[in-house]
Amino acid sequence: MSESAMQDQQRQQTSELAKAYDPSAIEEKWAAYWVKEGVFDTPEARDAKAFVMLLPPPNVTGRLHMGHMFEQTEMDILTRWHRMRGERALWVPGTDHAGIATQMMVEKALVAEGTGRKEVGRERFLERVWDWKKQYGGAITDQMRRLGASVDWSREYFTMDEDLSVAVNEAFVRLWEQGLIYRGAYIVNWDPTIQTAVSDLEVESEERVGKLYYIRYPLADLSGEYITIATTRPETMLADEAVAVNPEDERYKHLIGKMVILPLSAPQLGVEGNREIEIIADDWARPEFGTGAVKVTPAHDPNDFAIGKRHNLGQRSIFDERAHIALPHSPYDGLERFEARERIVRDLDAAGVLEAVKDHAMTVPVSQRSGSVIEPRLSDQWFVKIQPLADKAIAAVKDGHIRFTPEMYEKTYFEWMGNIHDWCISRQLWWGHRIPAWYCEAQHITIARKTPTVCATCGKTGLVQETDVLDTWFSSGLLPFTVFGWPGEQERGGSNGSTKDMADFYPTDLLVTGFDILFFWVARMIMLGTHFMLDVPHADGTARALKDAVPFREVYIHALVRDADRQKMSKTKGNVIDPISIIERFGTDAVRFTLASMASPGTDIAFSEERTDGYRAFANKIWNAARFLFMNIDRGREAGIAVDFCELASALKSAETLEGKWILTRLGAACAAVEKALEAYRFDEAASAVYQFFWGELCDWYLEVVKLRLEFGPNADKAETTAALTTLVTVFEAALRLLSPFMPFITEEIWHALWASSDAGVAPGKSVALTRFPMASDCLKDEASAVTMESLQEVIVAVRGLRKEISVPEKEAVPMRIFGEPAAEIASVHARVLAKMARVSAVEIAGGALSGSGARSTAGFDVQVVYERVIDVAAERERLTKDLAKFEKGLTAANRQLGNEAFMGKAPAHIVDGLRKQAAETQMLFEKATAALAELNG
RNA sequence: GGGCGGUUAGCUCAGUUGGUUAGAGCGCCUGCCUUACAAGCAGGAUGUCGGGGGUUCGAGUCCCUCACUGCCCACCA
Repeated sequence: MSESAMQDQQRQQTSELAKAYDPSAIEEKWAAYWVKEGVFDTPEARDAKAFVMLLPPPNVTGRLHMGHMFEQTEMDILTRWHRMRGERALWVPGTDHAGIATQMMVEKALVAEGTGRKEVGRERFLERVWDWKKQYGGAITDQMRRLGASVDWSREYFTMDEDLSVAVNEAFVRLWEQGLIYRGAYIVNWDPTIQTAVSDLEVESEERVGKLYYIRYPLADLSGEYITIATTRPETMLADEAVAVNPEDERYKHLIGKMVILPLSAPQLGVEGNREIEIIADDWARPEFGTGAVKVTPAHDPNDFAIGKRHNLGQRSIFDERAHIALPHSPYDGLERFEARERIVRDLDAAGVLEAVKDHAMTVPVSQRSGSVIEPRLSDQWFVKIQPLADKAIAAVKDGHIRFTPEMYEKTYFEWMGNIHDWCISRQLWWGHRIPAWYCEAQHITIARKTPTVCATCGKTGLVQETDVLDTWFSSGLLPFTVFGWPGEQERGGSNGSTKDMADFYPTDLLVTGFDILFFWVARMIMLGTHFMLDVPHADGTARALKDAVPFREVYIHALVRDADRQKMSKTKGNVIDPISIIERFGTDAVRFTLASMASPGTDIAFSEERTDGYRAFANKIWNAARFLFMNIDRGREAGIAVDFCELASALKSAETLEGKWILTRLGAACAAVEKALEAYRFDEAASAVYQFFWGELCDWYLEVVKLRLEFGPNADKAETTAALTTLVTVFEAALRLLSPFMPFITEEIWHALWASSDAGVAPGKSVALTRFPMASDCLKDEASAVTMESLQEVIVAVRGLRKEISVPEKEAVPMRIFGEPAAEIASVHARVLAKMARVSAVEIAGGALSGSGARSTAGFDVQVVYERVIDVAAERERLTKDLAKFEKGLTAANRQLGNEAFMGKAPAHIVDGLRKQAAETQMLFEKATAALAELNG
């Protein structure tokens, strides 16, 4: 290694940062470091308060999208913040086996290989899924690592893990034993593509214009009379069991109880003679719809199913699991349902019984997963009797044991819980938790924790296990306690079922998620959590109340991330923004900060690249401010001036200079603002407070002013320089800690570099993320200095404005005059600052009000820039006229108020005082502007 | 058919229990390569707070109403 290369490396290890901010150069390094060093593994310290969150487990098939990144950014900010506040922060990561999605994916691969799921068989297929999972299942968690999510990787789970599967079985068995699970033949939402039942939640409705077909059903008495029914689904008529009319419908009263002949029935069904069905009376038939007569098809429509139950109708079924007609002797046999519809309509027309076809706006149920139209299907399924669970879940929120933010979601939650239907939990899939039920030859059901050998009812052997698996949400609904070891010792014959982790971490503190899974997941966790955990006593053996049975104490529902045009991101629209590619362009920190800053409640996020670019500039600003800091530390070292890093904490409490006292005070205010914002999940406000402090105060003002004190030459006042450098380092170090939950990478990099430049040469810990979060109480609070500094800033801003107005060349230093205390005094005391910040060559305190060329008045002082250049009279006149109008308007409004007896009588004193003061100031400005204008006009 | 949001600067959004003359970022205009940063610095312009009505001393903020817009829920052939 050459000497210069060695020096380079040396510098790298100490304080030097690369010239340009390049996120890619630092982010992957720290992401890997955090994982390797186990920085975010939960500490054992039992005395600290815990802060626990569960990561909503992404699908194992998933790739990270902006929504994940947004959600994880929010969770990470909160976790890092709580951790830095000294809490025992635990953020549990994991992935979901995602039954349908994963099965579909592997099935697709098999099809591509020229085979299929059914061809390879259940066992081989599951092997393939596991292989797939091993190979690709880590994609999304790898992406999470890249984001720097501060989860405890040592606790990572997968919903199909052995222990979680045992817990799922246990939950199922208990619900069965408690009579809360039943099996039966009901109409369910059937997805004919995936060929499984799905729950109500997995069905979406789509507006479509369909047709309403009017079909004549002739009376069986051969009177020639007929009844016309209207239907949107003529193909299901082959399974009709009745025609229903409203009992109050005068048109049809005389027909009730009579039989009609089902058109197309005899030959098509291969039955001798025509099939006859009865005209029945049922309230469900609405006289105003269609013809008022409706065909009843119990096996293919949930409403008809209910009617069938009421009237003891048959349950003839005509579709197979693919929704193809399955009538062996019919000409329609094997036809797909929509094809069958066309054929049947044509045949009805030919038979002369098709009275009319009208357009009809309708909503069709569509499977969320496959996009296929849902076929209501009568089949044997497993259900959870949900009402008893819902009751507890409602109580948990009503009694305030779970709090929603934003609050309005409580209403949505109650609404849904109050109208809940039993939950169909069986899926005709292979990938998932297989239902622990076995059937004997006589179809008796045996439910068991472990594979039984004999039937619980008849004692016979030769049991066959249920082939259905459980809804994926059944297992994820149990996660808040199964990840902590439920059912614990009880399962192994122990005492009370609680575990150490449960005692430490249950209930979790917070759930951060999107409203799209409010019912799927959040509601189910609440139902299952309150149900099962109520039975698990506390570690000390005392019974658990509802308050501690809840899976989490708070739910924060975040907004949705949309594209820049507010469109929902979707693959079909092709507007999906890949977070990784955005990260590669702008850096993770910038993207995180963007998401946080846009996370205002109740409003979806329109993700904007311009905005992200702005926050990349912020990161760059931080980077360069750090370079400025290091440059001065180096200059100090060469001049024998060093900062005592051991004294940083106490240095936050005091400073020598005005700007030093001011910046410490402002830092404290920023800390307080961030704290308050994060407590209310106002990530946008927190981000803006941090941004404003760092850029608008620290960089724009403090760094510029402190340059005056950083003299390292031989004649410099070493004490002054040391003090200034100490405050600079102190504020900067605290700012890094303040920023770190939002921008973990850049702050980690700079924080290590900063400590590397200290005498110790190393950081006092593994990570800035393990340091203390700065608090307002850590910082000096000197309001008097803050007010003085603000006056000085006002003078500087006024002078800068004036210079521009009268076109003083940028580089030229000119004298100024000022009138009005205390600003004048402050200006003359801090003339050096004025010289630096506003290029003022001399400060003269004037004996009276200032007006005319190059002068400006503010409420507190008059200031004039002395420069011999003819001002632009027209522009000046315009400005003054405009000001005047503004003052006049304000004055009129203020005086109207002050002259209003009702206002004076009823408004609180501080409002009246404030208004008076303001009116007086405006009056003064008004007079000054009037005078100036008069002078201008000669 | 029910329910819930949103409408504030050209754009994206803040705006605490009603309280002094409504803010930020981006963009725009002008001038600056001032040795941390041109991914920067300084200065500047910009609003009938969706329309209408009401309550109040006082309304962007509360109430009513209309319009537009987004979302959720719903078994209607």
